[in-house]
Order: sequence, then structure tokens, then C-alpha cells
Amino acid sequence: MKTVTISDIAAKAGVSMKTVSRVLNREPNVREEMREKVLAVADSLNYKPNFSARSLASKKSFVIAHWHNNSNADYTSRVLEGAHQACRSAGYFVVSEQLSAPYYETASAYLDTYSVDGLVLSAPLADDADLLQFLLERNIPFVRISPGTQPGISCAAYIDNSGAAKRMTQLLIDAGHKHISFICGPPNHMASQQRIQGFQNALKGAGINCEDCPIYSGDFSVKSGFDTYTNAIAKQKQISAIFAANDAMAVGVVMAALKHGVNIPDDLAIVGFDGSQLSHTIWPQLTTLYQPVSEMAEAITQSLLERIRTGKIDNTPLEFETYILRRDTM
Amino acid sequence: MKTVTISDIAAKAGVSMKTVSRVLNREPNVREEMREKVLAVADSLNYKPNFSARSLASKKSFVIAHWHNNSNADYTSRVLEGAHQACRSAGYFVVSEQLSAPYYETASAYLDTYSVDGLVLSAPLADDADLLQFLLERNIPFVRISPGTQPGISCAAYIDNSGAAKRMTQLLIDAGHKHISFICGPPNHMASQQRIQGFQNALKGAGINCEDCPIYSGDFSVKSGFDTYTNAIAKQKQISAIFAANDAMAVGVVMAALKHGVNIPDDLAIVGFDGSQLSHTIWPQLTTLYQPVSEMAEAITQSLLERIRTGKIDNTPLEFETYILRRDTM
DNA sequence: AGTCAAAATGACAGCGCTGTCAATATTTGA
DNA sequence: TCAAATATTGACAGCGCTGTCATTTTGACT
Repeated sequence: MKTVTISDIAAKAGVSMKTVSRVLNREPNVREEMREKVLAVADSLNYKPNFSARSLASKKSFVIAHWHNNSNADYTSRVLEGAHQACRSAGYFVVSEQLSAPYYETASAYLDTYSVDGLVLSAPLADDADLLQFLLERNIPFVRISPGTQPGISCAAYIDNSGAAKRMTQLLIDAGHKHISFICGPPNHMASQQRIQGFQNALKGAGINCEDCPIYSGDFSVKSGFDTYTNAIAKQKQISAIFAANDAMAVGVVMAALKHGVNIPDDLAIVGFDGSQLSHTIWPQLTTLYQPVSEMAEAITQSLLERIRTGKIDNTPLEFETYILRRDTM
Repeated sequence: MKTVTISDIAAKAGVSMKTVSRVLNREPNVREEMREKVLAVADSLNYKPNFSARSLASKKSFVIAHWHNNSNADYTSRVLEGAHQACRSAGYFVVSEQLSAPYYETASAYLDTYSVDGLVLSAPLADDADLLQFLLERNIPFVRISPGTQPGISCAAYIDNSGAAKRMTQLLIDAGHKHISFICGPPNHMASQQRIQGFQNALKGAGINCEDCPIYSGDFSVKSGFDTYTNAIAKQKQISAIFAANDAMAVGVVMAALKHGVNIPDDLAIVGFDGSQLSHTIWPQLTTLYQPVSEMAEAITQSLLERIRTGKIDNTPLEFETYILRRDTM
């Protein structure tokens, strides 16, 4: 089966190769009738473009890399799914890579070997200062999902962390809780700070004494939630609800509370933040806040492709809606 | 910064482009001193090969696709990691794709658009008869991880399911359990059948009455483990241990048992099979059987690359060792 | 030294496409 | 109506590499 090339199309349509190329690449300055004729011929010949040739001639790779340093495979796979979705129609490949520290060195080695047209960075890698500076210097297009720092240096997908945390806290308050503990993530993580902010706003709005609502910090791992409950919260019997800044820590709290024989949610309500797979894998199922990770990834990847195509930089952040998934733990 | 090409190397080394190409591609029939000189010059010029050009000229894509239909992101990410590992040194890309049903149609559409040199299929996709036939017909090199059917049609990575299940069962028996229930996976899944086999072998070897040890079937999901315990096992007080054919179902059992107020492991021992991330995320941590998924993927990918490079087909299965991770639930 | 096969090397076309720039067609405006 | 401006199209080189096949070198054996 002979490969069909644009020169075959050109011959059959009675135009030049370049015109065929223009049509296929949606370039401007082609008459409508020409476009239609070429498209029809291409279709009749069952033409499939050759990426390598395109890539060689145009010096683009048609590869988008997704880099992460997140051991949460569920989160990563949702990001990847969205990125794929965006790339499929544009004819781009996505390769997903778990980057190892030191990030910018690994990145540098990677980019020496493979050529990529753009990068999708997901949190917390999206906040690695060295890596960001490196990418900026090398002038490699990148976008970020839920970065916590340096807003404005790239296009990014966000959720309203503060607002969402406030709504979640309000839910707890409405249920009558007055002693609510919050477990936040790493202190340098802006998203976590924003969630604390929303938590405290809700408390203030309801006239609840912040001193009754201690804040602890974990590291976003299941273990840190488990340990925080065990070491710090278990003995404080007046605390009737715990809000963890992500699902993994919330699950850790659930597990630790279960171990202490606590009745969930009657004696202790627990809520998380993420809408992760894990949140409904466990029993009791976790009440959490759903983030549309896959949609965020798709949109941000689309904007990356747009930037690559047009060369125009538009760093307007994309904000996404979240909603509470109310389940067993409150 | 001008791109360094093989013709630059050729000029500086005083040889022809073709000789440089031979050296760079490890082709035979190059004198040792020539090889060394070329390599030295390439290094001094900091030469980086151009994939597109190579690909265009050689009609290879240097892309390996990993296809799966597994919603278990943890498992998939471990496979991907291994595949990456194998491809990195060979200069291949890996793209990972969740294939949607009907598989062979999606596959066909995918291969019409993208060109790939080979495929890594992970279970249960590795057992889709239509897809396999399609790949065989199109003569696309592929390898499989833990296939349950049609051994011999491709190179594959295996573990000794029966032997491993036997060892795990023996552990339970040695701890004094005489009423052990087994939850298997989908009946057409050979790995699951082999695990049942091993379970029953151990029972027989210990002279335990199989009728005291009922077998139920789930679908490898957390929910099916949860439901099986709740609907079928909970009321059988004599059952003192449950062996689930994978971690997800075992976790479901743990969760359901927790919900029933059962004391684990004193009143009920539970063991899984996989060594998944999930197994140690929950409390109590699950005793499980570790499978070296990532290593399996790496080895099998290596053999795929070998087949692509040499054209030689060697479908000798690769068998891997497993070991029991003993934790809280038994 | 001479012969011949095998090993090593090189010349060169061309993979399929796009960028550049020149050529031609069409529209605009006076 | 005609020149100038603009839109559309085409010719062709060449992206960096490998496959093919011809040529040269080497080594083994008379």
C-alpha cells in the first residue's frame, strides 16, 4: 500500500504542493473553493499526514510533555487524560514524565535529548522556582495547573481555593459544629494558604472563636493526616469536625479515627478537598470538594497549543468551578 | 546556536556522513578506531540526533505506545514508569493512552493517525481477542504484561499466580485459619483462575476441607469486595480469613468489615494480592503480595525494543518473583 | 607477490513536508 | 479605465538523516 503524499493530492487536484500544505495547515490566503477541492481530494485518497516530515521541515516536534513530581497517580492520570483530550484533535502527542529532583537539571537533560514544543506542569512541580526560571530562560512555552506561586509568568488553571474552603467550612458550621480543626498542607504552598483563608473567613462570618479551631499542618500525605490526628487531635475531645486541605490527609484522619474507635460522622465529621478517587474508595466515603482536574488540564493544554500555534502569549488565568461531594463523613 | 548535524561531525572527523551514521546507530562493519574517533568528535561537538530526520529517512517513529483499559491509575503509572525506563536509554518515546471500547476500532483509528513502532499492552486489555487479532493481522509488534489468554502469541511478563496464591494461603493456614474464603476476579481472567488454583492447592496440602472455604467472585473493584463481604460473608461467622484476588477487593472487604465493627485482624484476617499503593494507604494496612510491576514493564519493553531492532521474534515468557508484604490485616 | 573474498567506507538520492520568495490573479481607488 | 495594492498561488530548495549500491581497503591464502 503506497503512502499518499501531498504531492499526490496536488497532482490530482491540479494545484501545487504548497497550496495543499496551506489547506492542510489551515493557513490563510487560500480561496474557499480551492480549500474544498483539496480537502475533498485528500479525503478521497485517504491521506494521512507524516509527522516526521512535517516536523523536520518545520522544526516543530508536535510533542507536548506533561511533567509532574506527584506521587498521586490518580491526580496525575486525570491531568494526563485532559491533556490527551486537547492534543488529540490538534495532532499532538503527549508524553507524561515523573520528573526527579533536582528538577531543572533533569529537565535540562531531558530537553537536550528530546525536543518538545511545550510543557504542562502540574502542582507542586508548577512551583519549583529553579525549574520555572530555567524554562523562562530557555524560552520554552509552558502552562501550569494550580500553581501556588508566581502567578502571571504563565497561563494557569485555577480554582477559587479560598471560596471553596469557605463553602465547605460553612457546611460544617451549618451542621452545628463550633470546634473545627483544620489540617493544612506545606506552608509555602499558596493553595493551602488560600484554603486556610477561606476556612477562617467562614469562621469569622459565623462569629466563631478562632481559638477553638486549631490549625495543624501536614504534608498532603495520608500518613501526615493519620499522624496529625493521632498525635494532636485525638486528645481534644471538644473538636467535632476536621477539615483537611486535601483528600489524602483527610483519609489519613479517617483511618486514624477509625483506629481510635471514633464514630464517624456522629462523633467526628471529616471533610477533604480534591474529589480524588481515594475519597470514595474508602469506607466511610469521604465528603470532599470536587475539582475538575481533567477539564482544567484540557483547557490549559488547549491554551498552550494556542500559544504555540499563534505565538501570542496570553497569561489570563483560567478559573474553574468546584462543588461539594457530600458523602458519609459529614 | 547552530544545530550540529552528522555532516559537521563527518567533516571534522574526516569521514563520510554514512560512517558517522553507522557509528551512531551501532551498525556493524565499522573499524574500532573509526568508531572511537567519530564518537569523540560527536561528543566534542555536543551532537544531539534529530529524531524527525531519522524517523523520516528510516520510516520508523521511535514511539512506543502503552495502551491500557484499567481504571487503576496506580497500576498503570507503575507500568508506565517501567516502560519509560526501558525507552529512555534507547531514545524512544512512550505515550500512554487509556483505550476506549470497542478496542480494536479505537486502536485502528489511533494507528491511522499516529505511527508507532510497538505496543505495550497491560491487563486486562492484553486479553482482548479482537484487539490481539487486529494487531497480529496488521503485524504490529506488541508485548503484554500479565496476559491471561493466548500465551505464545507475544512476549509477555508473568508472575507465578498459582504459586504465589499458594504461599499466601499457607501463611493463613499456618496462622491457624481453617475457614478461609476466597474472592476471585472475573471468571474469564486466567490469572484469577490460577490464583484460585494455588489457593485450593494449599488447602488440599493442609488437609483442609474445601467446603469450609467458599469462593466468591468479584470484578476486581473496591466496591465488589465491599459488596461481597456485606452480602455474602458477613453472616458466616465461622470464616476467620479472607483472601481477595487483588488489593482493591481486599480493601473493599476491609472497609466493609470495619463498617460491621469487625476487629481486624483478630476476628478476621484479610489479605490481598498486588502490592498496590492503596494497600498501605488504608488503615489497617493490608497484607498483600508484591508484584514487581514496574520491573516487569521495563523488562518486557526492553524485549519489545529488541524485537523492533533485530526483527527477531522470541516469545519466551519472562517470569518474575513476588513476595508477601506482611502488614496489619493478618 | 598475486588473487580473491570479505570488510569497510563513501557518494548520493530522496524520505514528505514547509519556508522563502517570486509570479500571477484579483481588488481597490482615483 | 488603469495603476497600485493586496490576495492567491507556485517553484524549488532543503530540513537531517538513512538506504542503496558502488568503490576502496584489508586480510587470508596460494
